[in-house]
Amino acid sequence: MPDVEADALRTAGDSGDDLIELLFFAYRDFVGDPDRILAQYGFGRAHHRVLHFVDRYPGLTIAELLDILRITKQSLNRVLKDLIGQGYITQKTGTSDRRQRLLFCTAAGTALAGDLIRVQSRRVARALADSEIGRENPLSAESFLFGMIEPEERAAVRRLMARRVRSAA
Amino acid sequence: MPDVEADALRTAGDSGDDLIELLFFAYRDFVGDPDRILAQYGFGRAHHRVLHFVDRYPGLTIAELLDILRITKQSLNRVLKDLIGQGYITQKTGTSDRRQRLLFCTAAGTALAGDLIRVQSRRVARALADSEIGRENPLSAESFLFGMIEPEERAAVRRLMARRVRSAA
DNA sequence: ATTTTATGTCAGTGTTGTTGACATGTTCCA
DNA sequence: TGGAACATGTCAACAACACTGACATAAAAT
Repeated sequence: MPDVEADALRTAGDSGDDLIELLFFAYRDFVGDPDRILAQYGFGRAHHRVLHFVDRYPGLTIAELLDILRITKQSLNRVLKDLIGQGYITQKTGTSDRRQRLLFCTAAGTALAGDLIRVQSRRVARALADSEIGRENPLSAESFLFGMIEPEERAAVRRLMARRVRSAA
Repeated sequence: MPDVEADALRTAGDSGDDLIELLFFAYRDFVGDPDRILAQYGFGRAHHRVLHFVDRYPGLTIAELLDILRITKQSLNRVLKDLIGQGYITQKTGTSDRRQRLLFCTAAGTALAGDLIRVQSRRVARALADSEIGRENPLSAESFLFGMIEPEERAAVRRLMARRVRSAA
């Protein structure tokens, strides 16, 4: 273990353990908001995750989605079929590689994804405001969470997020 | 919405949305570590959560555990029976109220809980070190996550965490 | 003495994950 | 060109973990 980490572990002490617990509580409430909305559509968290990533990264392939979600194609297909069947997501055959299915949100899909991200954004904004991280160092929360990602996976996440369509700017 | 929050939402802009996504990736890898250990014991995440909270808050009652985990007593009982049956947790009848079952970890339970918290602490320590939050403002990550908790629930979480046994100090 | 509370348990169900096997169409390569 | 590799879809069985509803017991509170 590098010195910085050992040092951080000592410095943090029990607060590191507190962080573990707070992450549980934070995540518990974080997913609670969308759950209530999704229930009205007969959808679950699995549907939410698919909808979210397809909305944010239009043209995502099945393989890419599988790599992001870390589930099997059978699990993905179940929820994807629901979302496509009910008109929230559409597929297009890939142009360069016709084996691929590129995924896109329909207008209804984008609308629902927007509703879902809105409630979560609100919670995040409140957390930033309450913790006074927002003004002082708005990126520190981001960099902390990024640091929680498995090191070998960070490049992939960075690559994905860099690909995002900047529409709200 | 209070001005500070609206302001934070604007300031954060897309970074708020990035935080949502990073929280997904962070949590995905965060629970991945313990999962590998638990699988060797034939346990799952539900067992982990129970073991963790009983280890950290010895003497917890069933009702308190239910309130923390936000699951039904039937769900809790299934995993709790496993943990008791295999000697990781024991029950004692409450002294002031003999209806209550106070939960405690056995030596084996504490050992396993320790193994689990160790791998997670390592990840948190690395995240703090990598994000350089550790030295600058070690509490900002904590306060951010605390801010993610439903406001009405924060007092309960604070009360719980204040109750912790300070043994490692 | 009755009601309420804390807990335990049985039975059935739903979502979301898994494995294994197999099918189709597309691309790539020798 | 023909076969291997790849991207995807699908069927079936199964496991973990959540849910609801109903009912039981012992202890506490009124």
